[in-house]
Amino acid sequence: MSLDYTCKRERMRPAVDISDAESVVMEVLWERHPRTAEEVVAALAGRQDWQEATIKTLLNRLLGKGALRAERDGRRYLYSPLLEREAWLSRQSESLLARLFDGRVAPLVAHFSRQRKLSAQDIAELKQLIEGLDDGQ
Amino acid sequence: MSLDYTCKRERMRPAVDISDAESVVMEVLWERHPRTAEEVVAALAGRQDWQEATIKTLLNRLLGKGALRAERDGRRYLYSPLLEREAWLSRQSESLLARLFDGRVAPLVAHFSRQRKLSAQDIAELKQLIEGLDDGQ
DNA sequence: CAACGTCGTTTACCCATGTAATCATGAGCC
DNA sequence: GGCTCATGATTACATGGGTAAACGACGTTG
Repeated sequence: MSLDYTCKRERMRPAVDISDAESVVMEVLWERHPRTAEEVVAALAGRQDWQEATIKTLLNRLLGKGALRAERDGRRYLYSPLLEREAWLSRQSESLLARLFDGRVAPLVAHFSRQRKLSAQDIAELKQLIEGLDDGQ
Repeated sequence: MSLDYTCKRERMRPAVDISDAESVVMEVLWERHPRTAEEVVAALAGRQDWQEATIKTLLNRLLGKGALRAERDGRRYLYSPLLEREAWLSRQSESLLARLFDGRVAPLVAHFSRQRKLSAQDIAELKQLIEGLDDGQ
C-alpha cells in the first residue's frame, strides 16, 4: 500500500465508508490537522485504550479508503482528513433516520421526548431553532 | 442451539444487540406477532431479496441472542419479539446521538436544518411538539 | 560502519455478519 | 411402515472490522 491511494481515490471518491473505530481516529484529525501519527496517538491516549500499532492500522485503512491524505514531512507523514466531518455526519444520521424513523425528523425528536431525553437546554435551543426556521422559510 | 436460550436469556437479558439484517426480521414481528417462520418469510418477500434459508438463520440468531421468543405450535413455532422496538430505537438513536452530537438533540436537529432536510411538515410537527413541551414541563 | 531507533507497511487472527446450503426429525400419506 | 414433505437445526463460507505483532527501510549515533 502507499500514497497512490490518496490520489486515485481523490478522483473517484466512492462515498467513503468509515467504520466506528476509524471514525474515532478521524475525529482527532477533524479537530485539528494536519497531524503526525505520533500526535494522533497522543490525542487518542485517554479516550481509547488502543496500542500504537492499532492506531497505525486504522490510519492506514483510512488512507486506503481515501478518507485521509498523507503528505510527507521529512521522514514522517502529516495526515489530514479528506472526508469531511459534515458529510460523514450526514451519511450517518440520514441512514439512521431512514432506517428507524421513516426518514422524518419530527418522529425522531418525538422519540427522545417520550424517553425524556430532552434537557431544558435542548428544548430552549430547539424552540429557538424552529422559530428561526418557519419565518425564515 | 435450542429453545433453552429463550429462558436463559430472558433472565439475564444482556442488552440484546441486533445486527442490521436481524432488525429487518424484527420489524415484521414488531408489526404483528406471533408469527410462524413461514409468515415472516412471506412478510419479507418484497422488502428483501432473501432466501428462506437466510431468514431461518436470522430467526435462529435472534433466538440465540434472546431477542425473540419461540413457542411451539404443533410442528412449528410461533415467534414473538422479546426485545421491544422502543428499547431498540432508544439504543440506536442514543448511541448515534452520543457518538455524533455529544448526546444533545438540538445539534442533531440543527444539522438536519443546515442540510435542508427539514420538510415543512417536519417543521410544523416540531413546532407543535416543542410548544407542547415547554409549558407541559 | 555497524547497531539502533523510528516510522510506516505487511501480515495475522478472531469474531460478527450476511448469505445460504445441507442435515435431521417428525408427521402425514400411499 | 417406508417415503416424502415441511420445518427447524447445523454447518459453511466469504467479508469486514477490531486489535495487534512482526517486518522493513532509513536516518542517526557511537
